[in-house]
Amino acid sequence: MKAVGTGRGRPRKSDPDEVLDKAMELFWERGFEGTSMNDLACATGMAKPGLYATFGDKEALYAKALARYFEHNAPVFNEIFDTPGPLKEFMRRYLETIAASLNDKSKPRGCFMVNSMVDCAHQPTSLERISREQHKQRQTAILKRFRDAEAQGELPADADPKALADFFAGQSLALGVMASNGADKTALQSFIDVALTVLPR
Amino acid sequence: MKAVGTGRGRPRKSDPDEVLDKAMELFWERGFEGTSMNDLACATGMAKPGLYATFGDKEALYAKALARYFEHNAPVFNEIFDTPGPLKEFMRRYLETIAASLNDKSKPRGCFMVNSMVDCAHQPTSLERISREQHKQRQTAILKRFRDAEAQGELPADADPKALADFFAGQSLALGVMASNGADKTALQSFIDVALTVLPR
DNA sequence: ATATTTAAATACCGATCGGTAATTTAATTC
DNA sequence: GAATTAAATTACCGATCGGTATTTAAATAT
Repeated sequence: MKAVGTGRGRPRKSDPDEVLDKAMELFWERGFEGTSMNDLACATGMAKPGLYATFGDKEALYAKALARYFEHNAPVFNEIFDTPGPLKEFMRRYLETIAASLNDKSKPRGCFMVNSMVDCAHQPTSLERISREQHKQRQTAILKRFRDAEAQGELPADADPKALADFFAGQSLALGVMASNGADKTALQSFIDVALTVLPR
Repeated sequence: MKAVGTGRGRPRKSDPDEVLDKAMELFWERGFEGTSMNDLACATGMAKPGLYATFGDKEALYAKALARYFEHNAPVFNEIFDTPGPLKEFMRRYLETIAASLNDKSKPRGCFMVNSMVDCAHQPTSLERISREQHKQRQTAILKRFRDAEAQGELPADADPKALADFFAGQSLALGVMASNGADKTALQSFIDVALTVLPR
């Protein structure tokens, strides 16, 4: 077991994790085409050759920044899914947690995943795949929760778990766009309150 | 009254309206930063000096392309609002018309307004204002329809017209992002069916 | 101390960016 | 048939783009 940070050559000036976090914020704020490698070098403190050596080209850096975004969000999502309770309370926590994250003034506006869905839809590369699959994962995770609720008799007999799950996954997309456009806390909360009325009780 | 097309100098090679339509599609598909003036000149058939002389700089051209998008959509929206009928049927027509437009394979994916909201949110210019105000107008138009319905006793006493109107305006944002990500016809329809369950009947 | 390894720093590459000056072509007016 | 007007065309501008070769600095290993 060696001590960390004791390499053979010149020590790193910047922590790659911190650099990636800053790159994430910049891509999140300005999009793929709107962010230049010079911008990234300036904002992260790591010069361009360092960025290329550490993360690869611009596309690879964007992909890693997006993955980092999902990593940051994963724990809070996991906690929501692990918390027992009625289906409607679960769905409320799910959407309100997203809204709270969207209202965080210390982060760029909107949702990086939603931005990426729109931003990378035209990209010749496969960057669009990343956010698309993340959204599908969320749909699937919500669906599982709805199937459980159905098995517990929490849903009416005529309810369609798949349709409901996709509907609520879609609500998070709307929240992201609304937040990008400066919607305030109360607007998002009111939106969530209405969306939840599709569920009984 | 003079005949159109008889100017004093060399006649135009391209119809500015057609050029603007093509520019609209390109911006819609690739976003503001993702579309270069060279791309536009190539796609529209009007060379760069012609574009600048006719429409102004890139921002002005984008603004006019976005305005053109709204002009194209205005008639169908007006028809929906002018058609009498129950509130729920109105709302269904509203969302299904948007979905039909999003499923039009002859046009770029997604909704130009939604794309613009996300794409221009970081722009130093005021381009974001345009789509933001368009969305507000839609919210207001829907709200008016809901207030009418409330006056007609179509809504429960505890219903909140403003919240409901904003909710349904928000559904169109979700539809736009979903369509950008390749959601098919049935997915959008299923989404709409669930959304409409927030209304009675 | 010297060699070696690793990363930072600087400078630079061809291509493309938004935008424009200068020139040529095609119509009308006199 | 000039003179005039307006648009197309070509070429070009400095700046910035994504990406890299080269040099310099800072650590370890012998």
